[in-house]
Amino acid sequence: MRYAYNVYEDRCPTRMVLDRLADKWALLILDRLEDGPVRFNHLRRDIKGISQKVLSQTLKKLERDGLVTRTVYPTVPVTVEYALTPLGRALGETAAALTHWAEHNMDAILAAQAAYDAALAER
Amino acid sequence: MRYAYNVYEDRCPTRMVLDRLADKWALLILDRLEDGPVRFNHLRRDIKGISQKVLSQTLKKLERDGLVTRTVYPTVPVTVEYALTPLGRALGETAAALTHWAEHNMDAILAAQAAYDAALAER
DNA sequence: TCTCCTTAGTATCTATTAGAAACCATGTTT
DNA sequence: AAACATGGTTTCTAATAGATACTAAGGAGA
Repeated sequence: MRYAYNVYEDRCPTRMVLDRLADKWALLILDRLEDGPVRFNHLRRDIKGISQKVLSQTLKKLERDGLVTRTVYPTVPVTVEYALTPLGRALGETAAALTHWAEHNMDAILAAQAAYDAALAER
Repeated sequence: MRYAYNVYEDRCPTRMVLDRLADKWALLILDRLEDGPVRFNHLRRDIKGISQKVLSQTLKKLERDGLVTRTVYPTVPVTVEYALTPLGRALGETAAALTHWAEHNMDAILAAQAAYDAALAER
């Protein structure tokens, strides 16, 4: 074992983290924050399809994990800015790798799915 | 836009893929298969805490996406071997990056969580 | 003034899913 | 005959995801 933790172990704290990061919305948020701070409703509009509740919940979890910061500006109406911490920035790159991999290899996956479904239907 | 797909768009097929990959169990399976083919029950024993149902379902999805192959050997009892495809191998590296990041940065995250919870309790 | 718009959320309800546990078929070993 | 191995499927329940509606505080327009 190279680290003090082992993600294959049940009850290892890394499992909690993996569970948190292995979340579509969390990855999209981390990815989106890579270019700098973004406000709540801006995130909501950019990440198409996310609901306010889920965005709020996910940001809260990411903040608790020390991956994003939440800064409130006493403007009217109040604006709240979310930004990556150094820890979050490191992870954001990995998140970006995943999302970009999906964009890049989409055609191959769609082809594989079509082939799989065709083989199933033929049997 | 650098690719034909954009993961920020609702209804973009990459969203389906991201949803698939943003799954704790899928990432652990891809990670575990990096060193070569592994049998069903072997996976089940190595990835602590996964149920047979979820393992079976997740493998089926990964196979449909063209990320793993399923090979049946007519031994008694039958053995079934799962392996990464070239496409899956590329993704496995990213999956490994995520799981290893979790193992490596666990202490920082636990500290952040403790600080967050302490600040909450104090308010 | 009254209504609508913005901000950033919370509350509530339902439909889907995740997970636990039991079951299945086939065949070998004890 | 009973127990164990293989690789699953079935069933049930508890937790979660997502949609929708609501909140509060203030600015702008009619």
